Amino acid sequence: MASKKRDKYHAILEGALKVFAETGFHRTQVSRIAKAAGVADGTIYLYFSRKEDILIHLFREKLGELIDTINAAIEPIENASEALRTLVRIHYSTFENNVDLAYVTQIELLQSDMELRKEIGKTIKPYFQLLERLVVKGIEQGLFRPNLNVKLTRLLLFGSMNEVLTSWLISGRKYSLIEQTDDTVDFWLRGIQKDA
Amino acid sequence: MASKKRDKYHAILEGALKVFAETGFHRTQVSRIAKAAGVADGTIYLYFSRKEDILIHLFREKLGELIDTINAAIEPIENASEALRTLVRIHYSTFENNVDLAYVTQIELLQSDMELRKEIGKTIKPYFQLLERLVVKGIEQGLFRPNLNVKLTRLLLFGSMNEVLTSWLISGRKYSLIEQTDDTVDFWLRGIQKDA
Amino acid sequence: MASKKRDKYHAILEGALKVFAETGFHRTQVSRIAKAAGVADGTIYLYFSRKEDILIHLFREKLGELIDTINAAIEPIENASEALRTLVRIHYSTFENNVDLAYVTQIELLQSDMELRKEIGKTIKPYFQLLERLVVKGIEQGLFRPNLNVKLTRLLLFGSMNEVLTSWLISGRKYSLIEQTDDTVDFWLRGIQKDA
Amino acid sequence: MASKKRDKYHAILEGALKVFAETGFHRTQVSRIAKAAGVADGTIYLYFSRKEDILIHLFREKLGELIDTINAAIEPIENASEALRTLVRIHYSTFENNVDLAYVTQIELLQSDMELRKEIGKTIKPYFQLLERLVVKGIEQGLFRPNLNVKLTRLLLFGSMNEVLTSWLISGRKYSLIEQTDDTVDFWLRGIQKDA
DNA sequence: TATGAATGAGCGTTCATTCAT
DNA sequence: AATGAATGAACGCTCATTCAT
Repeated sequence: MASKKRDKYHAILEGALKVFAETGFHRTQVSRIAKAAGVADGTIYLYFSRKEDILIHLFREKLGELIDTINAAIEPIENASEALRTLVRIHYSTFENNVDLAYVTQIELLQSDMELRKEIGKTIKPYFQLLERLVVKGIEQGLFRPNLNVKLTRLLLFGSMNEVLTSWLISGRKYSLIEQTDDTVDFWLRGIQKDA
Repeated sequence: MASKKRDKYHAILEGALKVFAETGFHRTQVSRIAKAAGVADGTIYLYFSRKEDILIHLFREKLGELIDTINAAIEPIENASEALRTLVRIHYSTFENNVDLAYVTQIELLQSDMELRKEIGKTIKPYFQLLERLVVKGIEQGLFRPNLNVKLTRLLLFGSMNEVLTSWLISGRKYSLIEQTDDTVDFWLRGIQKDA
Repeated sequence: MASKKRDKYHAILEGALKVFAETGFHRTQVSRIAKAAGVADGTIYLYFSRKEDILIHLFREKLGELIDTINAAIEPIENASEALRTLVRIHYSTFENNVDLAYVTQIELLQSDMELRKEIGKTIKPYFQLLERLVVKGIEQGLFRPNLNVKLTRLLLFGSMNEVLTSWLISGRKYSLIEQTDDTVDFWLRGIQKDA
Repeated sequence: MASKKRDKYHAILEGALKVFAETGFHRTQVSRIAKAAGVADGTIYLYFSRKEDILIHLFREKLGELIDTINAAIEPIENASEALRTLVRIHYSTFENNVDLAYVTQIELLQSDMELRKEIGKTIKPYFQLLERLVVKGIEQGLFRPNLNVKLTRLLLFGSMNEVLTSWLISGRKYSLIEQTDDTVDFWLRGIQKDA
């Protein structure tokens, strides 16, 4: 029973991911999500309070998975620089392998109402904290400059990586995203490394 | 009077900037723009073909000014690194001094339909070209690494700067944006500079 | 319930008939039809694709009934002349007893866009065919002139009957329409009868 | 000066005739009439009080000409039957030679609001009186049945002729309208002639 | 739980008409 | 008389959400 409930919940989320990617959040009708999920329109409101709520849960679910994956991969890695490299690799490969998710997060989610964005902010916070922790760790390891503004550095890192992803999407995914990993990380590390 | 005609055009643009910043593009009613501009609803359609057209023109106008300003300031600067620093400073100060514009460009514009986004892409292209030109110049001057992927570098630079701006906005502008210039540029330059 | 569904469909049609007759098609707001039908505005679009669609269905439904009634009444009548008399009698009495319908068909329907008119043309065709069949039958029975142009004759018959109806409406229905039956049919029959 | 004033008045009327025939009254924008007439939008309102007024004047002008032409042609004709034949011939040929006018009178004019229709009724009255006078004359000449209901007869005659014209238009004018004259008049005369 | 018919608020856009020049 | 920029009322239709079954 509980699993059945979960079933519909996830079916709606997956249906939404698909149609959001196709049509965009604003232009997607709730009835199209229902159809894609194989449920009735009204059923959606048994699991989500409003249309935006679907987007929030979708983001929470998917970003949660990404963060978990990265955390698991990074844990055994001592070196902060190497950890950052792993983070970028997983980030790029996740989205290269799930284009629908990439569209929704880059084109629809990061591009929503201030209100919605704040809600999403809560979800992405663990990602930011992860990044900040790695920066701090690198400083402590004597790898990165000790006078780095940690919060600003996190913004610079995340923003640059994010722009590469968005540009790859918008330009039609004509090249391999994951192959941009090394250049991205080189730029990052040079930008924050301690002077020789 | 040609000037009078221009007057209404700009009045509508300024009115739109204000209400878009307040309410967001999608939630803004055309009648509210009209009221803010001091014209009748129908008048708007003498100058713009549809609601989205206002956003496109607004972006074109404002981004055009920003690019012109940067270009003028950069022209006499020989050194590519210094030019980049000037670019960031003007970028940050422009938006810090025009919060409405910052909201519209960061929260509404970069966050719109793929269709609209493509239209906007045309406008932002000169900015991207400017960035790329400075990177190439720096390479030629022996300042930046010669093996830089110029396009990817542009993405990394623009994305990181942009995230700093967006975060500043979302967090409620509790600190000075322009003061982030040096840290931003330091990160940039270290990231792309030639090894000593 | 299928019957319930039918209920709303017909309620909307009857509501539309009433307000179209009062206000005219173009000047009728969809919300007024909804109110007259006792449904919400949006409900109308569950049964009809657009405002014009209501008019088309209304015409189809009502004209279909009229043709059915006439066909049923005529079937047992051998003599083509008598059949024509019955046709006119039913035509006049139907509209005299349903003034709203008369208004809509004469003032609104026959008086619409070419586009709409073509759609309506499909519906009225069976009526025209019925008339033509009676003319042919009369010729075969030796009652009507054998050299009649059947299609032209149908136009002459229909046009004259129709003008009597329209004039009766416009002049304010100050006399009995059904009492015009004999004079109308006399004119018809003399016009098409075989010379003695 | 007076002629110049008349010039614009007629230019507007001719422009309106053209665009009404093309687009239909309801769908025609006043600005399109202005363009077709070579005047400014506002100028139209110096000559006509509202859009409908143009239609009324157009009808008045053109129908007046038709009636004048028919009257002039009929005057020397003694025999009422022959006069009716002439009337139909001129009616048909006028519209066959001026398709725009035919469209506007048949598809747009006769198909307008009750209100507008009443206004138009005043204009068409002389035509109806002309028809009625010819019927009376035929009775007096011993050609037509003395017990004819003159008003009803006029409706039957006008309605049948009119339907032939309308049908010719709607069907795409694939045959000669004027060649329908004799069949039309034969039907008429047989319908109203005195028994031998 | 699940359904899906029903709801009705909400809005971009058109265009006949006005009026300052 | 003539212009045409400006006006603003008017409305068909959509679609997120509700609720009776």
